Amino acid sequence: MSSFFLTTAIDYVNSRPHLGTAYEKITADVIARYHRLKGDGTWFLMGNDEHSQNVFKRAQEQGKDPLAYCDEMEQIFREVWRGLDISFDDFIRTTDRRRHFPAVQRMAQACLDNGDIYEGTYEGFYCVGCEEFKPEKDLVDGLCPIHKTKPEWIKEKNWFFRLSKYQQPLLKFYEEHPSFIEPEVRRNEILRFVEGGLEDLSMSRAGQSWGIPLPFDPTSVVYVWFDALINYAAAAGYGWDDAQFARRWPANLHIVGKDITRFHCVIWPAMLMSAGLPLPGQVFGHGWVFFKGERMSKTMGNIVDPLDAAKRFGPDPLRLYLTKEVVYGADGDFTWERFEEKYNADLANNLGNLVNRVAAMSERYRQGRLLARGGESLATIAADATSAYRKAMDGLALHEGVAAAYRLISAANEYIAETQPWSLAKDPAKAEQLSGVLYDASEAVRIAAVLLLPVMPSSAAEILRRLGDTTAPGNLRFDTAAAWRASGERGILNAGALWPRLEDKGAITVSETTPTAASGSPAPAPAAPAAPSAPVAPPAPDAPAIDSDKITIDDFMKVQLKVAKILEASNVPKSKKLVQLKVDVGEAEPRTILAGIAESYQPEQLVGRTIVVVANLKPAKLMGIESNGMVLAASPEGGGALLLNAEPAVPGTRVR
RNA sequence: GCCGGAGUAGCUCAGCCGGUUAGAGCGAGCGUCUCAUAAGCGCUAGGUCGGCGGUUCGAGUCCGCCCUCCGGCACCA
Repeated sequence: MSSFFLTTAIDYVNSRPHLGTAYEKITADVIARYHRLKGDGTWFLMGNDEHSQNVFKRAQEQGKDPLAYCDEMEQIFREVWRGLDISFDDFIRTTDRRRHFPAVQRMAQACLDNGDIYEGTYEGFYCVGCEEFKPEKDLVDGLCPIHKTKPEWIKEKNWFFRLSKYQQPLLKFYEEHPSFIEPEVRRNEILRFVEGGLEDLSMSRAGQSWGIPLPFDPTSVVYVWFDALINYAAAAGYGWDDAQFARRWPANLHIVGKDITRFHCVIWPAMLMSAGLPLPGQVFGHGWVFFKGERMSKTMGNIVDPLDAAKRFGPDPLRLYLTKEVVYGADGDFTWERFEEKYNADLANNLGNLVNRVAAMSERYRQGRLLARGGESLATIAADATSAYRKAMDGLALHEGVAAAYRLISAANEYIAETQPWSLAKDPAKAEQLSGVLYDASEAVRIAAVLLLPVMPSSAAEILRRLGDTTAPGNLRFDTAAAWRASGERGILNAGALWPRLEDKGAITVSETTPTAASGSPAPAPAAPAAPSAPVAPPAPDAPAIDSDKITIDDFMKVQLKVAKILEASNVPKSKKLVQLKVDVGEAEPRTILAGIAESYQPEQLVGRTIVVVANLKPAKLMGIESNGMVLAASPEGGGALLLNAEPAVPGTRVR
């Protein structure tokens, strides 16, 4: 028996998980369950990332102790994961003092001992707004690019990780382990990034309490990225249980979003090299699941709560949709319309109906008793599907694995149409043939259910139960379970529709803006019998405290907004986003302002428009041109810009 | 701008090292069985395979240029 240790990224606990977060966990869970089915000693790790200043702030805003806040969030996360049938074996939090603290401290010490952590008196620009140091190259005209404030020059004791030292070792490692980074797109990105040279990284913060103290400098805490990555080793036992760690480490697979592959493919391996530890087998950077083609975001109000689907149908239809419809590694799209379509086609019409008709005929013609036989055409198709499935799943082509299972389901439906058991039943001379046909059909369904076990655990188990397989799903082993059974007798249970069809187009109506609100629509279908017994009823989480983000009228008045008329506009050479504007702000001389709207507007569309600008912004230089102000534009999440129209106000007019 | 990836039927996508009438699933239309959840099964879809040029006996499939989209980096004040 081989072992398989896989992880997902640990999540920030700023808000409850949305569909995108759930997608990562669901696919990882499918992989984990697949390995368990194969008989691998599987260890599936998840967790929360809590030592972030944002978390600390969010807790303060709500007047809570940060740890208490994290405790609450953990319950919310676990609730969602339970609702989606995520079968993690371990859940670690970075505030875990028993496991995570010693691991982080051990690793920091190990890196130090290896000469890869050094002290620097960080003399640098510190932006109070960001609560972080700003590299000089990120400053624009000496100002924080985000807060437009002048960062303070701070001299702080700071520890650095010698990442630069690992450029060559990393490149060598990538070369020797071509499948370390998947999919290939991500690999190419990382290769180019590392080839471009690596800089040392600050890995500590001074004078903070929210974090893990450095063993060799208790006045500093470990910076979040260094802290967070170590969770994988911490859960395995690093720093607190060497025997367990030796058994479990290294991880076979890190499942992460494509946005953080760099951390996992560059920094994390470098840290492990420094600490003298084996490197993980593979990092897989999955894509995003969009909603109606757009990135989900709170500001867009298009967050899909994964539990909205799970509450109605159980987690399985959603799990199936996400693994079958999205090419694993690429971006995908979720819409309720599509979800409903797939639900009807894949579950109600094909699999569910198939189970039903096989069970109904078995009951009617054979009182639910079927005798095994060798099988004919279907046995061959099942064998093909099984090997295609296995190959796909081993290569993390989850969508192809599911497709293979569905080929078998289709074949079974076709087989029934061809053999026409109902006709055979009319002729007593064909009794034996009828028995064989029914058995073959049931056997094909049984094998398909085995293949779908990782994707739809409870539904597949329910199908197996109806087909008379009394083995506990956890005890099934792929090699024997997915093989055609040529002997024995089985009792078939006819127990009604697993997935009732959704009849009305648009039957699923879900509030998109208030993810936790109960939908007022009549429930289109009862929850599948195979759904977990405990319906998920997430507690309403505390609304994010927005109040403390509010500013006073005085704050606002610091910003001088003025009406301006665009006199000239031209694209900035060699720039994709910048447009150079000459605007009349009611002053003696027109101003030059740069705006990042070149992707949305042609210069000629701009001339003559009356817009709103920030008039008292400090000048900044961009692409060698000085900009004296900023134009206001709506910037949708998906990109682009929409200038605010100030027609017909006169240039120079104050806006407030 | 640089570096990657992609542009194939209404939708989502397969098409390996170039080779007969370019495929699948979903949706739609038509037909049909009746065991089944008005499900299943069969047939139909006439798509300039982004555009132009080239290599070749022959190109979605290779080469060049162009257009569009996506991602990464560099300027989104």
